[in-house]
Amino acid sequence: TAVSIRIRRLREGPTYSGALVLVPGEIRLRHARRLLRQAPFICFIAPERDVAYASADARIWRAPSGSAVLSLEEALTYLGAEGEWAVERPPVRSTVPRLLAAATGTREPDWLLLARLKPAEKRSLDLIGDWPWVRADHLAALLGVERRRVSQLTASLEHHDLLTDHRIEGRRRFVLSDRGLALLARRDRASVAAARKRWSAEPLDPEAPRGWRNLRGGRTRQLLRHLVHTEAVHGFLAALADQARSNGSELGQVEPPHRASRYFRFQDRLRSVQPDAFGVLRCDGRAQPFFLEWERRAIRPSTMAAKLAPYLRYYSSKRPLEDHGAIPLVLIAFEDELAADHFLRVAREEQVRTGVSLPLRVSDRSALEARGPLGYAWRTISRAAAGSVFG
DNA sequence: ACGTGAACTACTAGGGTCTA
DNA sequence: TAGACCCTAGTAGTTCACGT
Repeated sequence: TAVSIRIRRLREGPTYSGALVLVPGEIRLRHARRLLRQAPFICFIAPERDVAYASADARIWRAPSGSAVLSLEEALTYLGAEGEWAVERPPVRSTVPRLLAAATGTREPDWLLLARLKPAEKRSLDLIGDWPWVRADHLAALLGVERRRVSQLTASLEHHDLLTDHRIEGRRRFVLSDRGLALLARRDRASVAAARKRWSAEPLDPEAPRGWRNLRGGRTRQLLRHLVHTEAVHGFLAALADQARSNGSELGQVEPPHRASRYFRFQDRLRSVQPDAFGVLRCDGRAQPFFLEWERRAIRPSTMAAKLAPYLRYYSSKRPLEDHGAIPLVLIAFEDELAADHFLRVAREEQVRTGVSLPLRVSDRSALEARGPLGYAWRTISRAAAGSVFG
């Protein structure tokens, strides 16, 4: 039927001096020859398959009547030499591809980034996303590389417009740009707008001087405002990573506050612990999780007790073990030794009062700086002399 | 305290060739 | 056909040196 329709169109259409007709298959070939016998023009018919496979001088073209089989050249001489060959329009792309970014000097489109970034760059991007305002030297420790390598990685990320660096209090510090935030948010299938609202490092007023008051992101503002605290937490984790590497263990996982919090039900109310960091230290096949609190504000006994309360609730349940597979330590570091002393006393009282025992380790800045997080820098409520974290 | 070019090492995946 | 071997390209990271 399809052959009939097309041949009818051929007959009823414009006047041809001749035609080459291709038909699929033997049966259609016979059918077409019968239909074209009365055609008002010369034509030759050949099966599609033969046309596709044969060369120009293969004898495959038949007239509708008669048994002669002609080659393409012979058939064309019958079709009439006068007139003009149809000229195909040269193919033109309907849409011309855009110039490559490299050619125009503009930055690459967002969707190329994930393919273009190297694994080491993505790791750096993640770390800077987790710890905004991180110092270059802390970043080096967390990544486990030399300063030259940090410079290479951040230069590349900066080139892609994914992070910005700021010189604050004499040190170079990194934050993600809005483009970097968007990249991570999209990767995590999270809201880009929400990420910007929390973590943007763009100034609210581009004219005004930079500073924590002039930041778009709520969390980045808070972290910059309390830079001493922010830096102390980074410094602790960096020192821990360094020290772990040098003694054969490994800081396997570090989570920033927004992933370190744990929510749980206690006496039918939703409660939570909100540490400054959560991490897992791996040494000789054992994994030791820990929460970190870097404490500056809990100075009075009542604020110290208030600080402790969420942890006492959390550790009164089975949740710490169920959440982590091992009981996480609660590491609490103070700016000065005296506060640590007070805290230990308050902690002892609170544990007796509530009957909950906390795997508490307490230290202070000077002890940590002198001996390091894995050194003899930690005291417990039952041990006045400083021991190691696992002691 | 930091930035960066040059030259280097180490390691890996993938491919090709040869041989028992 | 498996295995030994070699080559290449790419990535990761270091060291040194020379700046600002």
